[in-house]
Order: sequence, then structure tokens, then C-alpha cells
Amino acid sequence: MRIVFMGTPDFAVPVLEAVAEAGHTVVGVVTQPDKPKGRGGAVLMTPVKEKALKLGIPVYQPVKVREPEFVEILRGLGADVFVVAAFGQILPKTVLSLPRLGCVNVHSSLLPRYRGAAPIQWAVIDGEKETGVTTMMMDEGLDTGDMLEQAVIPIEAGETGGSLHDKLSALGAKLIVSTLAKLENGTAVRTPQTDEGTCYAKMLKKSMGDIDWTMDAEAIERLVRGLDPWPGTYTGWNGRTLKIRKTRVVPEEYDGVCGQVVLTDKDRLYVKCGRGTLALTELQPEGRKRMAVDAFLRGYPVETGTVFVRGRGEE
RNA sequence: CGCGGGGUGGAGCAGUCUGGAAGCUCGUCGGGCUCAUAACCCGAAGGUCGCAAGUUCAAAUCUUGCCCCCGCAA
Repeated sequence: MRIVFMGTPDFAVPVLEAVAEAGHTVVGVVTQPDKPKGRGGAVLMTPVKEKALKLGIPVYQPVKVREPEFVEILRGLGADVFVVAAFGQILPKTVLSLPRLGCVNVHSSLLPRYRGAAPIQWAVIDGEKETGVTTMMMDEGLDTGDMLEQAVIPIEAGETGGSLHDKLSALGAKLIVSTLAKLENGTAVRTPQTDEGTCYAKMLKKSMGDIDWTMDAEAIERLVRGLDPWPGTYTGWNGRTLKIRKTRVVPEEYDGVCGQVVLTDKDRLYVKCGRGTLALTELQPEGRKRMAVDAFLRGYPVETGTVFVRGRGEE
């Protein structure tokens, strides 16, 4: 089939690759405009653009896909179907109705749960036992279209937003190939989403990572995993920001206030939470790489009784 | 030219401002103590102080250029 692919971040790259390798003709790739990113304000290509260039596919980077001139360009590509994966722009009806077979989206959750921007991380944060990817026919709503296929995977004990992201990306790549085949030979089955059990995965914000030590240790542990590696969780310590990279829940309760270091020795750093205790096992001071807690404690002695606070820890 | 921190034995840090014998907490190896130990005691090995050039009697430390890592902001 003739396909126009729309996507932007790393998640979409394997999907684009799989579609191209499945023998379809990707006649164009639409991705977000390049923006200054990273240190020094360097302008970087989006991951999808980089891959598209390697594959020799024409790249389009409209500021708004709905601009009439661009819609005409899209129409001119004469695609049978648009495949959309983490594109980052809302497609208006005029665009959705262009391709003969419609627009198919690869969404990284088990719809109707976790519609929205950050379904992968929220599934971890909420402590879900499993998640997956869903392919669906796009409509004007936000991830509300009819579902085509779904693939499920369990969320492992130490799963992080990053590890799950990679797994779902690969899974989504396989699934879209299957879905496209069914669309092509007319065997695709559309299943409307129920309105029950839906929930939205709000966009992640840096401030979400500012640990509230009054929360339960288990909830904080999940937050740390869900937001790793980005945007990451942190706490205030000596007027500085200390990133919390990895933790482990300790069942014992200690006396102290929430956020207080209640036990520490060569390789342990226990912090009291709203309920339960959290052992910090991997940390990252400002300007440093992440390191195991024992290494951290060698260079940054922390005394029992120290209290971690919100923000930057200015007293 | 977005702002900033950093590269010192295997690990994490101090020392750099105020040049002048490379340090701390660990790890490793050997020995001792012990019923035993991740505990304790004694000893040892291990470093071109990111790279290059310069200033100086003397540079981890001052000057210049370059490489790499990281935090913030986007």
C-alpha cells in the first residue's frame, strides 16, 4: 500500500521501520519541525526524521498539518492509509478523511484505558499489572476511535518508563504490520471503545518528579520507576536537587518525619514516607552521573536525621 | 554563541581561589584477631591529576585551545 507515516519521537521510529520493511511504499513522512534541543541550543532533527532520511523517504515538517497548503500536499501523495504514531499534532477532519482507508494510530496502552499523551509512564505509576498497544482508526476525538488490534504485555516488577517504552515500541511495530495487512485484505474488524473504564494519561511534567514524602513508600517507588529516565524524580537536599533514580520499599516503619533519613550506613539510605520506608538505591547529584547508593555515600556523607524536602531544599 | 557543574589510583569525593613532596571514605591483595563475619587490627599494590601547548626554578593548582560527561532551560 501507499502509506504516509506521521510520527516524531523515538517511540515512532521502530514503527516506521517496520512499516517500510513490510513491503509498503512509504511515500512521505510527516514529523514535527526541528527545534533547538539539548545543550548549547543546537537544533536537532526529530528521531523519525533521521530515520526517514536514512530510508530515503521525503520528509515534511508542517508547523500545522491543518494548513490548507499542506493538506493539498498530503492529498497529492495519494496514500491509501496514514499511519500515525506519537506524532504530536491533532489531525483535523480534513486530514483524517484524505486516505481511502483512513488513518490508523498506534497507541501505547490498552484502550480505552490511558488515552492521551503519556500512557506508558502512567501505567507504571498507577501500578497496573499489564499494559500493551492498540491500533485504532482515528476519529476526531483524543484516542477515541474504533480499535482494530491489541497486544498485551505484563509490567514487570522493576519496570521503568524507559524499559516499557522500548518494549511497547517494538510491540507496536509488530502490531501495525499485522493491522495493515488486515486493512489491505479487508479482514480488519473494528471494535468501538466502551466508555467504561476509560482514563486519561496526562502529559508528564517535570514538577511531577518533585517527591512528596508524605505519600506511601509504594506509590513513590512506582513514581520513581514510571518517570525514569524522563523526566525523573528528585528531592531537595542541602539547597540542591538530588535525583532519585531507583528505590526499594522497606516494610519496617521508623520514627521520624516524612522525608527524613531514618537509617544510613555504608550502603543503605532509608527515608521515612507517609506509610512505609523507602530505601534509595540509585541517586544522581546535580552535574553528576547516576550512581549506586554506596558510591554516593562515599563521596556525599548523609547523616541520619537529614530531611529531604520539596523543591530545591533551600532551608 | 541559552545558563551552569564536572573529568584526581578500581568506585565516590577533597585538594585548584592564596603554585612547591597526591589526600579522604571505600574496594582489591597479603597477614592478624575471631566459633565466625559484610566487624576489628596491621601491611601492600595501584595515579600520564581528560588531552595539547604556554608561563615558572617549580603546575592537579595560573594562561590558551581541544575532547568527553552531567544538571537546568527548551
